[in-house]
Amino acid sequence: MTAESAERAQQHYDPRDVQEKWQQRWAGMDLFRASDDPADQRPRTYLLDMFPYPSGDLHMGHAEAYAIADAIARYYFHRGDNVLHPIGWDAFGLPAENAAIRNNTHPADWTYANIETQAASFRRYAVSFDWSRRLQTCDPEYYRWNQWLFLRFYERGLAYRKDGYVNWCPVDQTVLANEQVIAGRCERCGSEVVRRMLTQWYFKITEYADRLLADMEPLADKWPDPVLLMQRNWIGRSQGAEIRFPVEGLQEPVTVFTTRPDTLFGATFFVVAADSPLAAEICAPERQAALEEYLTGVRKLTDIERQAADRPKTGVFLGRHAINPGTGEPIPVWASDYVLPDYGTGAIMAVPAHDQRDLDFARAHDLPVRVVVETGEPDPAETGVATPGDGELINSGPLDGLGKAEAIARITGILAADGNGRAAVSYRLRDWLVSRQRFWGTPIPIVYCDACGEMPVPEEQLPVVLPDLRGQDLAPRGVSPLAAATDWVNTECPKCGGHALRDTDTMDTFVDSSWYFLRYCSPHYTGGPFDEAAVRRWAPVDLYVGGVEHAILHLLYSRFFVKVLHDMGTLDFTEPFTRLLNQGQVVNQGRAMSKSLGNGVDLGEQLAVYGVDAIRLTMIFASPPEDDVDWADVNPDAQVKFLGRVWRVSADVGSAAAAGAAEAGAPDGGAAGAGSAAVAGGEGAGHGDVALRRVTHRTIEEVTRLVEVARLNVAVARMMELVSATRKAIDSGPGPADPAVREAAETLVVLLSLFAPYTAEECWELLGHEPSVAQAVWPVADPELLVQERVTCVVQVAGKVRDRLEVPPGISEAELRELALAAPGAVRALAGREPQRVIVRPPRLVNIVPA
RNA sequence: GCGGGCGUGGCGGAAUUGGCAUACGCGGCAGGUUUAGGUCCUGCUGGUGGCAACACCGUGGGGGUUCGAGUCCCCCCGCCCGCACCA
Repeated sequence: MTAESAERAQQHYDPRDVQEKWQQRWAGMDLFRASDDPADQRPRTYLLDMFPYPSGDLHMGHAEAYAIADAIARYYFHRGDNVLHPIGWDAFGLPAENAAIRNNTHPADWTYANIETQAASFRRYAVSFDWSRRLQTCDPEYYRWNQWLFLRFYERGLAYRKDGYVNWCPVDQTVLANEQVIAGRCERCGSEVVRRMLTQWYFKITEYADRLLADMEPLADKWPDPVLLMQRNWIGRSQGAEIRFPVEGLQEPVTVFTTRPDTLFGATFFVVAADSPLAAEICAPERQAALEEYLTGVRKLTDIERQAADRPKTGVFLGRHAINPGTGEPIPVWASDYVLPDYGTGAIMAVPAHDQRDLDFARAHDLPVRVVVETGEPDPAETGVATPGDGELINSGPLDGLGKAEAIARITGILAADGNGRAAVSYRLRDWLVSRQRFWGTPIPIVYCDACGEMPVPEEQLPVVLPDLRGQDLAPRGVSPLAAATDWVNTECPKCGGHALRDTDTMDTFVDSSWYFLRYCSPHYTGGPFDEAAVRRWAPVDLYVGGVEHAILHLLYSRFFVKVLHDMGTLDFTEPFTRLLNQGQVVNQGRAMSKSLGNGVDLGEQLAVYGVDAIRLTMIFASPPEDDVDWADVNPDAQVKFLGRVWRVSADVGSAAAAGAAEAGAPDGGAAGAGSAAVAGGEGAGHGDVALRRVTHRTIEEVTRLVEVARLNVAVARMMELVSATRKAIDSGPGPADPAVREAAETLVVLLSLFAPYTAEECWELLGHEPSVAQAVWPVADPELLVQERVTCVVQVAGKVRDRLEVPPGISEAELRELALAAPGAVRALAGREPQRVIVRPPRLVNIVPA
């Protein structure tokens, strides 16, 4: 250790000390602005973090997500790409409204105040955003395009209104989309959802079900498997058949959907959804009272009760029979709540022998069970266990003797020929209910004219701006607060000029987030939601980073929007996000942080204690990006220490250069002043200690690879190894003035700048460079330095390591075999036995199998 | 119930995708520097036996494929996630 570094070792580097200085210096530098210049030939990269909801200040979860995305964004900046890395706020939503009621203010007050807080925190957190593209979805300049898009959907028949049972949250006093009901509870407040009949707006996402499914194919390696699987399951494509059953008293047959048309001959009764119009229609007059009574009981149930797994199957006989088109037999028609009104056709053929639900119902109501597939399992009528498996068809007329697949094909053909049915596909996916009875959202741009009826608001009248409501005006009362704003609600019909009323609902906020990534391409564009040329330039998003909680909702809706916009001819691609990265959560003691558990960790406090760089590094180093980070298991002090080691290396190299310059009266060769200095490599001889150079260049190679595949925790580990090697070279090797040591330090600092921008910038300056290190060129590994001189070859005997050899990497098989057989450890382990077989895998391994 | 994922030291995690298990870090133990503590620098640190060289065991458990398995296949156990009467 030199005297100087011994002295420096006494200094303790505190990463917090340099934050203020660099934050100010960077403020004037505009380092991360994306260029829209068409002449700009750099490769373009669009990197996006899921935009935050402004619920308060940034929290630990944001700190992890943005540390990950920022590291990757900074990497592309260093590579010389024209990078689009924007930020905005998902600013509409219920919490703002609740805060406004509580504080007797306008939701905008709370929203914009929180946005400013978060914006300041993002700057302190040193995220490489292009701030010129900032957007907020609650700005009229933004939400007018929600309305514009709604009208385009409307024109195309993709936005429509219908009556239906909807999920109603009694606490938030609003309708919820299917996707927002989690296990029968409101996604937001957790209260039990009830069913309610309302007239609401829907987006016809089901029309895109097949494409949403098919277009996942090319995403296979680019999106996490669980997300693709969840989407696939959510869409829930089922292949089967529609079969028409004539029903007593009805002119038209009633169609059912089934995935098992082969079991038609076993259909011994028929069930319709009790709360569908069909039930009332079929019901015989003398049974109407019974049906009413049953329905009253059913409607009292919450979804939680309805979905209880082991709930007995209830129902009511409707006094009518249907004709099984297979057997020609009359079968009784029942109504039950186990048949869903909004899946398939709301009616089923019940095959109790081969469907557990139908069997449960049959046993509860004493209905016949007829086995039509011989599966080899015991009789369902006796065991109470249905046999859904494959087998030989029996009791099935023309299907007898066939297997399941053949029987399905045969019966589908017969039904089609007779006009009694056809092959069909059904989806679990329902249309997207977009109406919300809340204030802080985008008004639906529809008016209802006394004379003309439902009328879209003309484009030139957009945006339909929210009225100025605040405080108690916003209190939930079962209808939208907008209904109380009479001046706003009463309007003119755009067609006849007569009296009309505005739609008083607002749009689901997921509409806002379904296209914001397109808006970033031209955030100030006034001719439409986005400038098509700008979108062609940037979109689709190359890498999208966000939590897995959006695996279905947001991502499915965005995919849908992009397909619709594609069909409208405004986009030339059909998928919004080329690659998706789901980062894990930050938890504490194994559990999600929450107020009720009292295990919350405050990001601001963590930053105050350890500084931005150490927290960012802690997030990155703790685990792979997609895994959770348990804050109870990490120690940011370790990262403070690591940052100090990098700083001391940089300081040692920097002051050695200064001393050398003073002595020689000339600047040190490596200390190029420009911010864009090329770091590694260079020409000619005399680059210093080769061993260290090998470490440096191997580190460049590995870190580059690791960042590209987002294995950021390992990338940091490799950098730590380079620090140790450089430290050793300074203390007990060629010393701080060696060019290889400078090369190592400069490399290290550029790599580090992805994760710890403040410390990296400070070190860059210590090394004699102008800011900003963010503009330094990413180092390139010299292939010659990646080739090792000697590699360790493992010599195994019977699969166990018995010796090691240092060999040249190009060693021949024969030569290595010879060396291995002579290796002392191998000779000892063989103990005189003859090798029966020798597996040689040069240059890494030899396995000797003794006789 | 259906679908999927994951189990590696005291802890977080690594392992070029079938080839040295435990990189890197935390924690622990020791040494150096220091008036001392902290800082800083260095070394050791899976288990058992042994003074040691070394041997045996070892990636949730059991079996299999292979010259060779943390990695592939089958069964079981445990934890986590998604869906949940979708016909």
